[in-house]
Amino acid sequence: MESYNPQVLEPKWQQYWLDNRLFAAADDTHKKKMYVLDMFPYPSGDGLHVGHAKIYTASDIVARYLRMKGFNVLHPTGWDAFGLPTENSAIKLGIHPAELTKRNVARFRQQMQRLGLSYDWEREINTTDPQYYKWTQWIFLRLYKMGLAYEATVPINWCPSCLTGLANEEVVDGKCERCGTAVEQRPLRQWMLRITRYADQLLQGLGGLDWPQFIIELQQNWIGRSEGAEIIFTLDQSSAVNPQAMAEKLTIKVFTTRPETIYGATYVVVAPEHPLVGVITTPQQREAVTTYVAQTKQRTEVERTDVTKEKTGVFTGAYVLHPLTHEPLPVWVADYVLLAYGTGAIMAVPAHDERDFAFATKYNLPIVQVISPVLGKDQAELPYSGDGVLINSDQSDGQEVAAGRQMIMGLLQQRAVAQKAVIYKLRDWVFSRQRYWGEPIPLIHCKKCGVVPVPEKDLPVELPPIDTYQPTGTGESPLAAIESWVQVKCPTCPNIARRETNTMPQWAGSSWYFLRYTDPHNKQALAAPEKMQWWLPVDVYMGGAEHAVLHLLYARFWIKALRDAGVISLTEPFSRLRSVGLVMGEDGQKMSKSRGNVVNPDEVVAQYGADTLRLYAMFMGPFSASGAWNTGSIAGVHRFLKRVWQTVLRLAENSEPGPETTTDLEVLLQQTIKRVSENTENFKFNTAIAALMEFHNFLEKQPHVSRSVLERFILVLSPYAPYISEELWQRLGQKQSVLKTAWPGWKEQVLQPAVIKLPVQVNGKLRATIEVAAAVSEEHIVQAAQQQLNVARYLSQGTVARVVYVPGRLLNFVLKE
RNA sequence: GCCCAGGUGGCGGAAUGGUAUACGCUGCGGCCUUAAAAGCCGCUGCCAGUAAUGGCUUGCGAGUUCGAGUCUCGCCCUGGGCACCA
Repeated sequence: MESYNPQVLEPKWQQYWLDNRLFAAADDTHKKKMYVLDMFPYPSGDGLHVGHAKIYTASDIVARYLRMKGFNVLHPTGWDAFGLPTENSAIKLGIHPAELTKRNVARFRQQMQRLGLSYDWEREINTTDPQYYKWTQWIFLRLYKMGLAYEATVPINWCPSCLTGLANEEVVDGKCERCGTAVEQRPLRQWMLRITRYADQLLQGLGGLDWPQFIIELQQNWIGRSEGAEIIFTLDQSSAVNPQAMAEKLTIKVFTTRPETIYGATYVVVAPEHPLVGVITTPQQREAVTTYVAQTKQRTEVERTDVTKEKTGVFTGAYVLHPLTHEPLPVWVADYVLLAYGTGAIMAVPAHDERDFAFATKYNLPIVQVISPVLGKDQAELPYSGDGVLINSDQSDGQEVAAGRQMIMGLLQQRAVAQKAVIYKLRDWVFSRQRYWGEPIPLIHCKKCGVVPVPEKDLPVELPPIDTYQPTGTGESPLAAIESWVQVKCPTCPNIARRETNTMPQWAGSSWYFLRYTDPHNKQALAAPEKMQWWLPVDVYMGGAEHAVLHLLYARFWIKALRDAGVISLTEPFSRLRSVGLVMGEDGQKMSKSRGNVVNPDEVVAQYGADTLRLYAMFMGPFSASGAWNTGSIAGVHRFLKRVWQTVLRLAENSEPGPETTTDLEVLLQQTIKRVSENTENFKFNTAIAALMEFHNFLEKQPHVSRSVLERFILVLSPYAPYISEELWQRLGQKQSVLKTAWPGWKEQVLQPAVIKLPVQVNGKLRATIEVAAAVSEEHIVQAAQQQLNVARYLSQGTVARVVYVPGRLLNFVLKE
């Protein structure tokens, strides 16, 4: 018999599928639509990774399955090709990034096609294509006109190795997410996106999504909503502050989530960068404060926010008045208060806050307990942050925390010194990069007119094709050096103006690409509204958890902004999200070139074929779990395919077309169809494959079977191992591709076997298994069970107190004590 | 410190509160072969036993239940995330 040879049959079918456009999605309104998407790859110079193979195989299986189930499936891909790695290796190799991108894309596309991924290649997009980034720029201008993009000179995260600014989301443990270099703070003119305006919507929107819980919580934490109050403390007139400041009746506004503890506030702290520091500091303290602030500036972000380090601070010499008791409270400067969060100032309640407690202890500041765990038992170990009743709080004494909060807030609001406030950890998005390989920000700076958007008709603003695109490190993009490109006529006056030379971050192109797939060649709009209306939202989105707060948050933000701009009518882009677990090296470590544990998918395909790689990637374990690559197990799934090949070809010779009969084989087949269907829908690809293996183990023992059994087996195998399935399908005499064939069904009544095996327990321990007709009565079953020798032996040791019978499942005799 | 996920054979893992260890890998024995590879057949959680069978077993300890890997409570460990966020 001809042996299984994937190296011959796989390229043949790959060509067939492409030639016959079997993956192309039609804008067909008769069938129900399904938009199945995976996070498009960054075409790096390393080529496809087995991690790509895992995620793309999974979404491919879902897409193939849904097509056979009769859905109109949109399953596209493309290239997220702007960004630093390409630019860096372009510099190293002396090849232009555009050219390098072209090469990398060609390699990726070839590798992905070889895996049999059923993408609609006619919808392929590339974020670096001017026809694509024209619309990225167009969206930016929309955001700009909505007031969502603004220019600011702010201290930003600067990577001294990548020589560019970074968004907060790109800084991990104070280091550059990409290269691991410690990030510095640098004041730089930046374009910022006002994502904070959508903080609440981004939080609310998470509620209706079918996403992994941990990603939802990651986003919630990142947005970091806190409810509390802003309270105003007025500077004490009697404290010796410079007269000018006194005349203005200065106040310090603090933020707290626990206004009910205000009677326990014994001092106030402001951040070292707080604008009032210079104003309120007394002459006696000026030197100490100046020194402290200078020291703080020199520390890195990591040093400063190290929780384990001892707290430091210095007294300003100034006092504020407690808004209720009117007692003077000293104002300190300390770097444990952050300017960027809340108001940059706090009221310190050392009795009920760990940090304030440590600080107060160190500097001998008073500690006043105002919450008691239980009324009358005032001793609690401080700091105490739990619930209880208020004490030492004047007329609020005895109130529970929640009621006390209301009462005290009422008091403060009466005096107009407090208001409720909600604040977020989320910061605005630093959107400019000082590098070449990104979308130019389509704005023009005119001396006379100020910032002027590039007119829509002049989009795209194309990257100039230049030779020197090395980063400058000066805070200017390399584009700034290209005078011929920078100089441009102002769109609104006759003067010569200058282009914005910063480029967009890599996240720009990926924040809306899923819209473009619905209408990728549209020249008039980013996509036709009716096509977006028909295809969106993305029904199934698969990707890595590393994008939990980057891409997934940015994309949700852009969609909400575009909705407010009237461009789309979508509020959430991704209905259902599934995250893939990492594929580790055989040593259990993350794959990396330096460790030498990288598995190259090309080599696996060359040795075993793409079907084996697909099957193995799915069989490794649960899709969302990370796991180590194991060469021995690949041989196992490859063996399975070889045996399928032989079994089907052997049985094809002596099978005949025949009606379905209700034999054990038919029952098992329908069970298998059911299991594969349900497991595929639930992304449990590993158990779907186990079901296929179990069926095959039974099938291969059969001397002959009906043709229909083989056909249905191949159909349910086909999303997982499309090449071998297509070949065997043809060899069974089929003229039409498996892709065009309907998914087989099952009948519940066939799955009810006539005879069942019933476990019999005595006191919950298995003592026998009996075979009984499914329809037989409980009485008969009990009798049959009692006749089992092993059961009888245990029953004779006591009297039966109770019999538990779960129909079809088990029988349990419970004996009296 | 806080939040999330997880802990099941030698290994990857499977199990709507109902036969724990499916499926695969490894290992052992056998067949085929001059031999090896490949392939095929059988066995393979642990302990005792020739066997029938019995006992034990899902990180640890308790609880609910006729019955718990699964539910509840308390701990331990591993992985991931957040972190002077007031």
